[in-house]
Amino acid sequence: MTSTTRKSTSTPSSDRPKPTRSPTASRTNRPSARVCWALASGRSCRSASLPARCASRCSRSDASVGGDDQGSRIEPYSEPQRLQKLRELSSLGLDPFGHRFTGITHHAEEITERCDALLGQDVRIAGRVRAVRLHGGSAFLDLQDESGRIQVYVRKDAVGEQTFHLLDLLDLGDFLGVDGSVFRTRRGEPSVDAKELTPLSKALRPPPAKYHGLQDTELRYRYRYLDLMANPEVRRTFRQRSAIVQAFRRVLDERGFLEVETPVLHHQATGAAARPFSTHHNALDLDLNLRIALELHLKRLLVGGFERVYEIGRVFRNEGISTRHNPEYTLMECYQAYGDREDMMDLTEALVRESAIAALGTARFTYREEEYDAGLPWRRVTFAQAIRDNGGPDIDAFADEEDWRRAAREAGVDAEQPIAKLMDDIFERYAQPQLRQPTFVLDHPAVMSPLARAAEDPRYALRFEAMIAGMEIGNAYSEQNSPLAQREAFAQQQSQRQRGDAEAHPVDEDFLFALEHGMPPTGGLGVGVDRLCMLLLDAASLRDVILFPLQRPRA
RNA sequence: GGGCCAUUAGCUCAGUGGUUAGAGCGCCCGCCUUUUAAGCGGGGCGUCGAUGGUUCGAAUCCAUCAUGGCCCA
Repeated sequence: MTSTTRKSTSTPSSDRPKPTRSPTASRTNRPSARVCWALASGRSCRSASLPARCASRCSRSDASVGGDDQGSRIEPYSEPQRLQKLRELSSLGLDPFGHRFTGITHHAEEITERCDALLGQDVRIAGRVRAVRLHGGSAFLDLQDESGRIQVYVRKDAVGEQTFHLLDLLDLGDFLGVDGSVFRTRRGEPSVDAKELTPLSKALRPPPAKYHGLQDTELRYRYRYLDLMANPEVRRTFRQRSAIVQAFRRVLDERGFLEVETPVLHHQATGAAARPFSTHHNALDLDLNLRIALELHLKRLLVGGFERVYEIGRVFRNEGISTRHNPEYTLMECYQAYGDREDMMDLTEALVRESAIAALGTARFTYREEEYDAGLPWRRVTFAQAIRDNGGPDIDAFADEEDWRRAAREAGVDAEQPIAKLMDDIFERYAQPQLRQPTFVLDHPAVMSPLARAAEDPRYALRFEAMIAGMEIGNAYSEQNSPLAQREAFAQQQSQRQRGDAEAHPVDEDFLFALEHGMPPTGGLGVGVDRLCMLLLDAASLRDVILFPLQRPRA
């Protein structure tokens, strides 16, 4: 079976359009041992949560040593002055880590957008100090909150000597509350004329440079909070991702699907073709696997009598990492009793259309400079036709496995590998990269699809994959609900497994036991949420839509 | 797993065998009451990713390793 099985995205398509490098992503810069402004040197992120402990063992003299010896040492704060300022705040009776700050009236964006309407009005705002421009007896601060940036003007005359002195104790990165009134500067910039400043939290490390932002991709992924701090478009991306997931829930809820949660720890990781992560339960002394799919538990719920269920959950696949693969990713799977793949095509169109509208305001989107329209009905083509149309062999004419292997040799594809993977490779070689506009690829070979019903021609399955931009984003079946046929399909997989296909689906007796109690005819769908986000948000890499993509530990 | 590329100051980057490794920004000190990559004056900042080698001499050449990125499996 393919690595792509079930309701998931997976197999790398062999030739994607070359991602045009994003300005930030293209800069590969040192993952140097010494990390950055924020973490005087590598892997000391842990120390961020242990300021007191770190502080106590950091001394200025350590700072000059600077070496990187296998991560045993946590570097001191790059600026001991910040600690000094912290102490001074305390001595003034101010808590350097603040307290509840109630009655915030506006976000930065509102003041910027409605400045003229708000002129002269008193406001209370709070945020992180991103810039300070001192002018002797006055100062301009840039305050950043979740919505964006707003300028604050502080005059010694207006706030008094004592409050003005707080600026001496302020560093970039600190959180500050400001009471003041809205005005425009001579240059017209919407600003808040401060009447009072409330230090809310001290930052012991500086924020990323505001001009260059944070460009090093490793640091962006590893310390995503700094990326979020520095790069507004990253905050936007993850808000949009949230909107996409929300749209999924809305579409499914509106159609009467029940959201459920099924176990992550499985005795046997089934429902897809992939190698699992293994783990262990100590009290039961039991080896367990992390799930690779949601499928078989959700189907059990249909056996139980729920008619429409879905889950949006994390699955884990023990495979390589690439711009289109992350070892853990978010999968939406849903099952509709008394339906079939036709219903799932309808649902797929709705999910993609509605999530595009939710994230972008329109069903049209651009991915890697190519235009797509999720508002139109999707094209439909069979697996065999798609290969044939793109210069590949006529697989309908194939009589046996040997025909496939011969075709693989002609295609320059590994002809010795397990048959399901070989079929997938042939599809990827000829058809997949050509499937740009939203397309349903129908009727995959049955041996690639052990959990689907057979088509009229029993060589094929009642399945489809949803493809956009040459990338698989969804997978659906008219579900196999005959326990007899399912047992047979598992047996066939078992023989593939014995012939060396490590990804062939194992026999799942527990699931067969469930099926034997009767499952209604059912349509089921899986959508790779991260991949869809990548498409809709025009991300070059899956990691750009995952908050904390897996990285090797530092040092 | 394979190929290519990158790794130099806190950040962004120059520096392709020859003094003591540079710039801008940041940071520190001083001045400055409408600036906005504020400005002006002054100052410190580096195990040139690691290790080993070649050489009179290595950031620079070679090898290995590490981390990351991109492409391919």
